Amino acid sequence: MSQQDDVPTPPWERPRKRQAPARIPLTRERIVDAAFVVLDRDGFDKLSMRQVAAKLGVAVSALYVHVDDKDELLRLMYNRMFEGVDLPDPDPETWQEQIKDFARSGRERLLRHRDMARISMGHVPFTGELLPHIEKLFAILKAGGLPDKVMAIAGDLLSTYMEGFTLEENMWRERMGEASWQTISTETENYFASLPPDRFPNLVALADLMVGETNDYRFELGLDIIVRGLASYSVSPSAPDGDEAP
Amino acid sequence: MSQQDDVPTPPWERPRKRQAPARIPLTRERIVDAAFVVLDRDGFDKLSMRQVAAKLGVAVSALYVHVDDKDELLRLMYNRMFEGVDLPDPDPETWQEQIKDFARSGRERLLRHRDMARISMGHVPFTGELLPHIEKLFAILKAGGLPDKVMAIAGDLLSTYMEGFTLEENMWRERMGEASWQTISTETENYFASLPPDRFPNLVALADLMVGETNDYRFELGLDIIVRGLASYSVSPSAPDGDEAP
DNA sequence: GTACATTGTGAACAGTGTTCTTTCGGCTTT
DNA sequence: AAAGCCGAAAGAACACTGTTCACAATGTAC
Repeated sequence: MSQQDDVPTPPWERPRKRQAPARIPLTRERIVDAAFVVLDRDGFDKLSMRQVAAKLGVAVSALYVHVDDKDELLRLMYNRMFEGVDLPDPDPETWQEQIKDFARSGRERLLRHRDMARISMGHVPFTGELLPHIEKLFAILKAGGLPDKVMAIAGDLLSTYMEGFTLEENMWRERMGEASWQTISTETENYFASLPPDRFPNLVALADLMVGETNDYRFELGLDIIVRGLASYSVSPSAPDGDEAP
Repeated sequence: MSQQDDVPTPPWERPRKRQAPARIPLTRERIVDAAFVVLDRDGFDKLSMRQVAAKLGVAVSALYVHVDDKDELLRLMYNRMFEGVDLPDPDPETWQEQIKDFARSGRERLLRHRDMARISMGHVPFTGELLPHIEKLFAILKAGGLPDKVMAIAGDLLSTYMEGFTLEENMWRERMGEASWQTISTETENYFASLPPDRFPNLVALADLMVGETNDYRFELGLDIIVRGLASYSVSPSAPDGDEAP
C-alpha cells in the first residue's frame, strides 16, 4: 500500500532532473479513467465518489481537489465521449448518409460504456467542446439544402432519437441482467402474442416485429424515417435521390 | 404534532356511528398525491421518501407498508400520467393530425408536473396500464397505411422525441431557475451570435432560430418532420395530402 | 534549510433508501 | 361488553451517499 519504506533511488537512476513520478499524481484524466472503470463494472447507480476513490487507492476528499462536484465528474465523462469524433466535410450528394453516420457513431459511442446513455441524457448538450461538431452537422444539413428553421431543430431531433433509443436499449439489458438477451426477447414476444387478440389485434400482430428484429435494424429504420422527413423539407434540386417514396 | 392530550370527544359530538374518519387511512393514492406535491415543490432531486412521509405527517416506514420501493412509487407516478388519456378512433383522412395530437398531449402531460420528464425517461414503456394506448396508436398508424415494420418502430420514435424534447425543455428551466426565461434565451442567443464567425458560421447564423423561437413552435416542427418521414412510407393512396414537399 | 503552497488524509455532517422491532388502533370473536 | 387479534404506524438503526473541514505530508521555491 505505502511505498515509503523504499530506499531513496540513487541519483544515477534518476533519468533527467527530478524523480520519475514515483507516486503517480492524481489528475482529472486519471479520475475520469477510474470513474469509467467503476461505471462499467458496477453501473451508474453504484457510481459513487467513494468507489472512484477506492479504485484509485485514495481518500474521497482527494478527488475534490481536482473536481468540483460529482456533476463536474459526470460532465467530464460526457465530454470524453466526443474525443476523436471527426465528421466528414459536407457533400451535397451524400448528405443523408452523412447524417446517418453521425447518428450511428453517436449510438456506438453511447454503447461503448455501460449506462453511458443515462449520463448523456440530462446534460444540456452545449458544452463548449462539442460546438465544432454541431457546427459541422449544420454544414452537412445546409449542404442538403435544408431551410434554416429545419436545421435549427434537426440537431435536437437527431440527438434526441439517438440518445433515447440507446437509453431504451440499455434499460432492457440492465433491468434483466441475468437472463440472456435471447430469453428476454422471446419471452417478451410471447407476452405480446398472448394478449387477447380482440382487444389488442395490432399488438398481437406486431409482436415479432417489435422485439424480434435486431436493435441495429430498428435503429436504422427510425433513422431513415427521420432523414426522410428532413429531406422532405429540402429545397435543393437533388434532394430525392431515387428511392424516395411518393 | 401529537393529539393524544385532547380530551376524548363527547359522545353527542360523534355524528353517526363511530367517528368521522379522524385519521385518514394511508393509501397508495394518497402517497402518490403527496409525492407529486413534493415533486412540484422541490424537484426530482429532492423527492425523497422522507419528504413524502413528512408531507403526510407520517413516519417513513409507514410508506413501505403500501409501497415496495421508491422505484414502485415512481412507477405509480408514471402510470398516473396516463389516466384519462383518450385517443380518437382511427381516421384514415386525418391520421397525421391524430398522431401529432398524441405527441402533443403527451408533452402536455409531461409538462404538467415539474421534472416529470425525468421520471418518464428511464422507464421501460410497457407497463400494462398503457397497452391500450399503444394499441390505439397502432390502429391510427395502420389507418395511415403504414407498413408493419414502420408501425413497430413509430411508437418508439414518437415517444422518444416527445420525452427527449420535454426533458430538454425541463432542463433549461431547471438549470437556471432564478433568471427569467427571457433573460436566459437572449443570453444564450448572444452567446451563439458572439462565436467567431469564421469557425462557426452556421451557429452564428442560426443563433436566433435555435433559441429565439417558441418551444411550442420548435416542438411542432420536429413533430412535422417525423410525421412526414412516416408518411413517406405510407402505401395508402391518400397519403400525401397536398402539402407534401417533393 | 526554511517557508510555502499544493495535495492527500481522516473524521464528521447532513442526507438518502430500507429494514427491524415495538407499539398502537380498530375490528372481530366470544 | 370484554378479549383477542392482526394489520398498520412509529421509532430506531444500518449502510450508504455527496460534501466539507481541520490537519498532516509532500514536494517546490527561495
